[in-house]
Amino acid sequence: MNGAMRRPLDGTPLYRVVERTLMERLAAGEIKPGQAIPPERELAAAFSVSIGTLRKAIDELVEQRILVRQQGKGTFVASHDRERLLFYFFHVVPHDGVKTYPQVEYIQFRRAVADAETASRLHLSAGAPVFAIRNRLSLGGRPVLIDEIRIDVHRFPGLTATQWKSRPSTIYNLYQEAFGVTVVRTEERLRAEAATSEHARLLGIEPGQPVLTIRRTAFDMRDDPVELRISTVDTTHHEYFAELL
Amino acid sequence: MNGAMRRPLDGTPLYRVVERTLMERLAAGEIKPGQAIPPERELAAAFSVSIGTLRKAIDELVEQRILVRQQGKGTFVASHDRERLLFYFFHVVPHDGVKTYPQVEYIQFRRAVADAETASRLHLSAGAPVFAIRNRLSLGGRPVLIDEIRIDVHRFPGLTATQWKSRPSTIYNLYQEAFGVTVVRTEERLRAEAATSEHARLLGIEPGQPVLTIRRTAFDMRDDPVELRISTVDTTHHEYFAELL
DNA sequence: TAGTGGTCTAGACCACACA
DNA sequence: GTGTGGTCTAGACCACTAC
Repeated sequence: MNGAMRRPLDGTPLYRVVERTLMERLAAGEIKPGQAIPPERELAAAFSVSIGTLRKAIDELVEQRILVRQQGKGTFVASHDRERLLFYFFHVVPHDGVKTYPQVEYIQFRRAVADAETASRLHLSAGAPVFAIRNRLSLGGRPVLIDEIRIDVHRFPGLTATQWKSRPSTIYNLYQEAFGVTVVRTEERLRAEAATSEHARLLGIEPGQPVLTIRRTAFDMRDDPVELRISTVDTTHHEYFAELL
Repeated sequence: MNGAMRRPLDGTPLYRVVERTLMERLAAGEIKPGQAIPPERELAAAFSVSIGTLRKAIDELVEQRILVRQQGKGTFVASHDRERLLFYFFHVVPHDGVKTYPQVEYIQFRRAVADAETASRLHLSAGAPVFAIRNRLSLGGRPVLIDEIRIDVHRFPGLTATQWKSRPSTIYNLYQEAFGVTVVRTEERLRAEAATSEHARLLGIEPGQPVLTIRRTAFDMRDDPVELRISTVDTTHHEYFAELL
């Protein structure tokens, strides 16, 4: 990794230029998730900046959870493992608040066309081809939520049901390992709705019972939307938890 | 200048010591919300640390939204104005996503005893005296949510219904200005439930209709819980929005 | 012992606000 | 112009990891 940077003539701070340059290289897949970036002293020399400036740039990427520092070992490109899923992206917990890993059950994988909501959220034209996947998640042996996932076919070329079902880790890990798509940020919109008969059947509840719906849009490093996921949650024994600063 | 002399033996970084010291002074009300703290160079000299270390301490407090920097003017203790309410603490928006200020309507103010949930969340003993307040919030002229607020009587001594109703700004601003209680962080737990007949009446909907409930616990600078608020939301035209990193 | 990130210094200079 | 926060330097030394 050398220090070729485009230094804008406007007042952009040097550390931001370094940050953007590093980020673009990571987004381009120059260093894979789990691998270490070059040491700080080396990067500082390559970019011809002081160690303080270089560290400030890396601070920003650590803040965005794109990089992870480990003292004495190095700085690594963040990887989507089970730990990260539970900690940052899965917000459904039992009423007593103890987080546990969900068991995921595959229900359906098909090609479809984007409806209005999907097209709007994923910045596609209406009727664009998408993959439509349905999963059921259980916590403590009890079915708790149904996921309806929509992703752009062109962003995940050649994805198959087999590949989906046989993924070794989390869904976001599959996106990252197989397609170089790293989810770094999500937006979630929640409503209370009456359960449809189909969702009621899958969740083992009565049709019309109140359920929580979570509409999540997931964004990659370049802040492009990559996934729309509508989760329908039975909140009889579980709830959605958010900590807000 | 030997900074190591001021350093605790347990290896706590100097900037954390400075941060905690500053924070305690702010929590004690030494500088009021809206007022400026001393300039960085002055603070650095007072603490006998370099400007870089002092800035790192302030960075942390800015991150926690306890301080706000304004280039060329100074660094100020954060104040709970309408802007801050809308931006950080009010997460109910129309389906189209455009944020607007809620109109607040007073319904009830009374003394009560803490139920099990309130006592648990506010770290009180069951049956401890609390103020119980009910408000109705409207957006665009339409009633959207009912707030049930519980606060410890001992934390807000002498609070009256008149004072509550005649507050000039937001509720959190009242806590801050009149009682020195600054809310810096909240935890929210969401469920879908069926509207009670009373909530249905207040929201102008049918009893049993699905509504979103938000159980919010608010924490002060010392991370003590100061308020439990249960909001019951009609999500027919509005939704809860959260952005998660 | 060598190599990594983490802390800290003691400045210089820039950008912005205000009188 | 004066005073504020914002950026940047060129190091030194500490803490942790792995061999």
